[in-house]
Amino acid sequence: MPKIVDHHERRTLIVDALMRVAARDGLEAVSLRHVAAEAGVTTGMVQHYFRTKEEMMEFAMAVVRERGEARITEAVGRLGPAPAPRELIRTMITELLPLDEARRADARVALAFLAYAAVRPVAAASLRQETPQLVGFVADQIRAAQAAGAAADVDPATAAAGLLAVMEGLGIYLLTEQYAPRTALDALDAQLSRIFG
Amino acid sequence: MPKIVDHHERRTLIVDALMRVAARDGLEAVSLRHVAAEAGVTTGMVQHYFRTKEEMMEFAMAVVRERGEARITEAVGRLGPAPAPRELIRTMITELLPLDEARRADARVALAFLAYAAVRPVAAASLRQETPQLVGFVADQIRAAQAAGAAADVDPATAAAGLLAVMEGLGIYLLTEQYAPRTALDALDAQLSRIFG
DNA sequence: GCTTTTGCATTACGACTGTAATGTAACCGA
DNA sequence: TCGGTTACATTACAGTCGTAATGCAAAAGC
Repeated sequence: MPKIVDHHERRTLIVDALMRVAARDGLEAVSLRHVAAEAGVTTGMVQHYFRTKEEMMEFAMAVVRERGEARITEAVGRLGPAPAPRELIRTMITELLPLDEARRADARVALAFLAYAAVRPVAAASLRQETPQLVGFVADQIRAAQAAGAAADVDPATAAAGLLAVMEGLGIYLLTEQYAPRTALDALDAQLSRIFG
Repeated sequence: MPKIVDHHERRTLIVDALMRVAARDGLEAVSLRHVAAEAGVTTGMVQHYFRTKEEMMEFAMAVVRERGEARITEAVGRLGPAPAPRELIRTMITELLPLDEARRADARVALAFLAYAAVRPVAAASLRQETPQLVGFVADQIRAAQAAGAAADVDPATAAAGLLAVMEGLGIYLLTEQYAPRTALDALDAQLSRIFG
């Protein structure tokens, strides 16, 4: 094999450019030429690493998902061992909310993909896999807090579903600047207080 | 003036077709030709009633907003005079959630416009005007319930913000089929129970 | 009846799109 | 050293896009 090139690295380089374009101009501005120009490469190179545009989009969605997960595990790791459920969940959620410009950009991309997947069944399947396990995880934390006497007597599954819905909704309202960060955080903390003590 | 034609009627006819296309194939499939074909008219006619595509999109967004408001006032009207705050709000919210195919189509369009507006400041301004007054209305209802001794001692503004965030999040999860209708309604009722008695 | 305006159809244009084809240079294995 | 494969770059192509231009029929006002 000639020319040792890290395929995955090249693909993420391209997809990083894709996400910058999507965050700035929207997903409909994502064309092979725009992405290539943003990445500083030729369209031929983009074509070399992604045979079709759809393949590039799918890879981009996977990267977005992976980065979200990485962001969570990294933030949770910073909490140290055996954190309190409420702090754990609060950290998780605030980490995912678009509270600064970097995460706002990510959220714009995620929103664009959400709308993209809403009319593409195959792409939607890629999104669906993450949430159920997140709901399960949050429900488990609520259960643990309840067992320790540190949470209200609510149905864990329902409370978890509601809490993630709050997160998603706050994300939307933050992104569209309908809520100020303070408003969103107050609403989140109120929600957490209603579930935990 | 020759040929008496109701401009507004023609424009809504075209925009109805636009929304069908957007709900079925996404907003990036909305082109003058596709919309014209869906409406059964020529592109020339579309151009006659909308000088640019952006003008058509703005009108479509206004129609979506107006229909949402009309849907609310109509559902609230069905409740009769002086409804209980909790029932009033529950009716409002369930009316806006994508719980059947018709509202799912509307929600897909709304989601597409949300992503569209996220990268277009002028379009975003059009979206921003509705939510604050909705938050204010919900907060007033919570205050009224509190005065009547029928609600928990929560901050009305924060509770209202949280409740609308739940609505938005449930809408997203319902639309992407990550939550079943039952799950969403349970989460909504749990949220209402936490605010009201 | 004649003019003028409106309502709409048709066509053309330049820009952009995704994709395919082709070329070329670099490098690895033999 | 010599194929052969990989890594790109360039160009071409057919299709779609928004928009502008043009044309024409119908109807209202004079």
